[in-house]
Amino acid sequence: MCGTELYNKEFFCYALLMYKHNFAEMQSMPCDSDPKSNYLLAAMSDEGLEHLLPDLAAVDMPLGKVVYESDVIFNKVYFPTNCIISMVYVMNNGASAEIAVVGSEGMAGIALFMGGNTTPSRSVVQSAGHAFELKADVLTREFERGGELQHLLLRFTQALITQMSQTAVCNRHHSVDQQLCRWLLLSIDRLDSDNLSMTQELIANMLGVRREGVTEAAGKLQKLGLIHYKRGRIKVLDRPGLEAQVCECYAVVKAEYDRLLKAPFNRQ
Amino acid sequence: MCGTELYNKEFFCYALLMYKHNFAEMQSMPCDSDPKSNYLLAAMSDEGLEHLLPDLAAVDMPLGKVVYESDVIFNKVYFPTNCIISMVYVMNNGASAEIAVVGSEGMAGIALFMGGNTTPSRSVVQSAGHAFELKADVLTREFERGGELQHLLLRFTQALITQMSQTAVCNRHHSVDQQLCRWLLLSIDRLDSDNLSMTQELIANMLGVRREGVTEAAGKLQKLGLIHYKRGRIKVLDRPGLEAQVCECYAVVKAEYDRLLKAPFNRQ
DNA sequence: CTGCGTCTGTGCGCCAGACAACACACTATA
DNA sequence: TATAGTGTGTTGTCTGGCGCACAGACGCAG
Repeated sequence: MCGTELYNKEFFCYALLMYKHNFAEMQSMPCDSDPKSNYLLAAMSDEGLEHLLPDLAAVDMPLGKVVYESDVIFNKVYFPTNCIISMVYVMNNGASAEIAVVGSEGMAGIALFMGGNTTPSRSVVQSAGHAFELKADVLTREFERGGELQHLLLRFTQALITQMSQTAVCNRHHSVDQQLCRWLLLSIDRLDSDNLSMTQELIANMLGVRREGVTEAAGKLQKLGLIHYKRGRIKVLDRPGLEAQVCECYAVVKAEYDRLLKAPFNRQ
Repeated sequence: MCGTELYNKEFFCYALLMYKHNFAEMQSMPCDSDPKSNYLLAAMSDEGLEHLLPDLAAVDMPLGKVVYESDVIFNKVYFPTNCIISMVYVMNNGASAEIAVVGSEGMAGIALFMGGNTTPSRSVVQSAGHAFELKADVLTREFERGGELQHLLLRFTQALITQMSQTAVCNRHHSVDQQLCRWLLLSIDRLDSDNLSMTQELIANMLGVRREGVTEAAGKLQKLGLIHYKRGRIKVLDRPGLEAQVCECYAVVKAEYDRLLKAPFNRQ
């Protein structure tokens, strides 16, 4: 009915293609090895952070890496510094839809401290970079102590819930054009740059729409001079212009992140 | 672009209409005054529940009651026993979309212990009944003690997250027909009966689709003999039949609720 | 610099669902 | 029993997005 086995095939090629894609990025991306580059880690007191430091390991997050497979128990959590992790649900027929994205403002693996240990959705690296990896049992231990880390993580989780909710609303009511704007803005908020490495095909998979739909929407934005597009490289030229195009969903999510996490994104 | 001021007007009439509607229900619905009728309260140890009991108050939840207004700080949480509370986002233009529903398996007001205190969405009573009301500070106090209540609430929150995620996916990929099936099943799972009191108009508001769309979809289901409805009364006649029609989203959500909350819904 | 694989642009037919307008049916109340 | 209010069924038009097919454009590997 919706989606075809085409999606399936593509999704299997996914990781492979993206890895390949990624090698080009590698050398240009310095390893970000300061835990303070992640908002959650930065927001902790020195004392609190000390409990975690011995177990934090800086790791590469190559494009396409499947961080968590759906319904599979995991034993690591990730605090991105300059990568983006995307939570995606993949349907039986292979069609997919992004549920939320996490960048340097948050953490991947909330199901751990929420008590479920798994989720029906898959998490993949949408934009290559680095993250701090932490063993699950260490995080659980610190979470159970209550206090600042617990509060931070729960507030972040609520922000994430808002993002998911708004995704649902946006999927219901807004056009592909508007959703692309929202997606672009959410993405560049979570990166240090205005450049994204994403083919239209992959964006389409994230948004759960046709590739041609993305081509068309991106074409419009390019004509308006808001972005520049070239074979898997997107550069945002006019951020305020994008914000003028986007639906209210973006602003709602942004405001909640700012409110709950005290403005982790300081760029305009 | 999407929605019209019509929606707005309707939404303002909402509470009023629903209250009126509700008076007819009242006498036929016995006050459910056993805290054990709520899964979360029932799952607690006697000892744990004792901390809450003095502050739990059974309250009426009339159809259409706005439990939480968006972005407004609240000081009560609700444990439904036989009502359904719907979390709805209302857009600037008045169009709306349901994000998740909560019934006797859960609690309304999770933003409290998550640390945000408010959400951008509104919570409305979608099906009249009763709930146990608890003062916010009592819940916060008990939550902060850690232990079983905290774990229960967090697991429930994760189940709710799954519901929201799947709503997003369903909104993206599935037809109105399928979504109506999902909505009906989620609703009757949370009630003791196969009867719902909802006009097609209101269902349309929840799903964020046109009333005519619901008319059409409901007509199909009726022709198939799966439901019977008549001016605001819907009776599910063939539950397995509905389950055969519904998209995978329902099963995913159901499975997660069963897994995380140990099968709070024991009906078939 | 040539060729091939990948990415992007475009055109077409199709359909679900939005929008609009209205007829009819049920129910409560006077 | 008449009437108004509310809920439901129907019809026709229009548009956004899907599926499909293919042409062109880019860029890397040989």
